[in-house]
Amino acid sequence: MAKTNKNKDTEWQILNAAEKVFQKKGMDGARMQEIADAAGINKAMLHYYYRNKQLLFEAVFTNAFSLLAPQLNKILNDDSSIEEKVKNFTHNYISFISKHPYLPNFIIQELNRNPKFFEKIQQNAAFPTLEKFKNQVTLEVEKGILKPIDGEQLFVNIISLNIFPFVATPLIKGFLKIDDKAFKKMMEERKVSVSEFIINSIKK
Amino acid sequence: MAKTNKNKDTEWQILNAAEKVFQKKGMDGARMQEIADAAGINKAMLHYYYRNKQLLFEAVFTNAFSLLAPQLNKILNDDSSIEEKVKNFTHNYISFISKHPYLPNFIIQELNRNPKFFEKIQQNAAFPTLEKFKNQVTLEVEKGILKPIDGEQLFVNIISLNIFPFVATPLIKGFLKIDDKAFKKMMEERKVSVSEFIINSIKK
DNA sequence: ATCTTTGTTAACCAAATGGTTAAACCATAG
DNA sequence: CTATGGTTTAACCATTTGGTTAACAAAGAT
Repeated sequence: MAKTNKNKDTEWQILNAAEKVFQKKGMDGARMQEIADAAGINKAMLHYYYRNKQLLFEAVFTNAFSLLAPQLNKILNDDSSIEEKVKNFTHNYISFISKHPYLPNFIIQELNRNPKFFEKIQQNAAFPTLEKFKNQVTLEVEKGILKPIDGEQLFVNIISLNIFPFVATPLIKGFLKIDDKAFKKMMEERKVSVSEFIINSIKK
Repeated sequence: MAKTNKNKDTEWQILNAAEKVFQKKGMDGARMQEIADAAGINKAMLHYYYRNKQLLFEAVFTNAFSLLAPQLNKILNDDSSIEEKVKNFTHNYISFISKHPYLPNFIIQELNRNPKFFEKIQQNAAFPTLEKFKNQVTLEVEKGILKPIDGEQLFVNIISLNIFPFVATPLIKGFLKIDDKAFKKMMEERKVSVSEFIINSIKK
């Protein structure tokens, strides 16, 4: 194996292991030793490649966020109607998160812990902007396609309905007294149910 | 001051300080010394009254949850119509959380960290049950008051719309590019906007 | 072949942290 | 007044944890 491949390989292995551990335990709960074990390498390697815990964490965090951002951009900046956007986003987003269930909670939690992280993210490419979406809502309201509603409020409603169940999974499982299987089934149903719920509310 | 009052007083001071620190930093991020400082007492006192970090944390956690539970019970188990419940709950809940903004995130986060906490909570009094609410939804759908919708899905929608913005405050502030003042204003508007959004969607 | 650079490890270190202890403090019952 | 019991503190301790170091291995470069 070539030199370049070798170090890229361990670097990637570390990032992968760090992702798992950080997303499950958070910055404070994660242990460098545990990450090293998960990566199957010596703890000193973590520092060799990423200097310290903070930098390793930031690498994981920006990486995680850059997975989510494109998903949001889809709803904000393509050319379909609001109705189509809601349908597509709800369906796609729930599918996507079902494959990465720790992602939203990880991001929200660490953003709460240190709101300054947002700045680091904002510079990143593909950072979602709301302008187009808001204009589109205003336009469709004026045209009489939609009932009067504020674009920002609608945006918050959409992401709340889609993201919250994944963030609060244990809470919802508890209240509804359902197991993991039933929860997955429910999320599957929400791909349709949520978009219907939103469309019902806003369409004239 | 009487003997009993004295120790009840420090005990309460500790719990109060612990609440602040735990809710802001979580179990892993919180430091016993920081809690002691916040309470203005010696670190050994924490152990004298609560034995260890875990037990102190649990005291805070169950205490926090028993603040939220009654709020949920209101919507689930009183005798008003679904429409009134949605209106009241949305208004009351957003008002309540605005005064305790760390609460929902704290509960969700720690429940994610250790889902077994749910069992400890369930035994507690006033634990919300969904049965009545689900039956009521079914009934109002049959009567033709509401469009067809599943009670559980509706419940998840209601709590998502109400809780999520408080859990993901930094994320929303970031996307919407608004400061704290504008955020508070937006939450104020949501007291009406969210219940309208829900009612629009479900009422025939 | 050997020299140099890069990658990897075991052993180590200092600081932080949860928890303990023994002595001091203090209200009050007798 | 003082013996007693709960309360409070400063000092201490063992362990964990992020981070370092120095030696070693591997792989090109000369």
